[in-house]
Amino acid sequence: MIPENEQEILIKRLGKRIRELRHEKGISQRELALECEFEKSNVSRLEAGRVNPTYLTLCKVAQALKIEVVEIFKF
Amino acid sequence: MIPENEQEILIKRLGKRIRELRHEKGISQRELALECEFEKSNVSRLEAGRVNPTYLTLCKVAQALKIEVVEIFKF
DNA sequence: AGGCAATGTGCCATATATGATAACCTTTTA
DNA sequence: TAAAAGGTTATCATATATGGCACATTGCCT
Repeated sequence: MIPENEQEILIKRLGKRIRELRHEKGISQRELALECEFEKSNVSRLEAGRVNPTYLTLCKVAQALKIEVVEIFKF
Repeated sequence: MIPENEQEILIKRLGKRIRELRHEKGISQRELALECEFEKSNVSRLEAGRVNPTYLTLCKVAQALKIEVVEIFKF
């Protein structure tokens, strides 16, 4: 199994990856949130690695960034 | 945004992909569940596409299958 | 038929992701 | 100075994922 502290690291890394991808597209959290149809505060939460997102949330982010979901996992 | 019915399709496809990967490893749902430390019924639920799994759940599955998470998304 | 393993389904309690709002901080722009 | 933009954090209600158990179903084998 994956220990508690490593789980934290995993979602923090995912958050950083999403931020990285967003920066590559040159858009703000607010713009990403608009595309995803959720609030900008929730994008911040996601990028900060303060939540363990579901698959569909990641699909929405990928769609908003106009990339394939698989790209998110290419750390 | 992603319409309701398409979301269903997405998680069903993900479930099928996980089943496919499990078959490649030649293990049963019960064995995968053991590795992941969750109940076998939950693996069934996951593969049937009846849940929208979180990132960490997918990490656990990947670890149990001895693959990288990114592999799961190579449909 | 009977037994066995693998899988599927329903249900429950608990934890937590999501959606939303508001307050706040910092930096940039007017 | 003021306002706007970008980002962070806290908090809340609601939906749902997870973990767990029991039982049903399917298929395979003797």
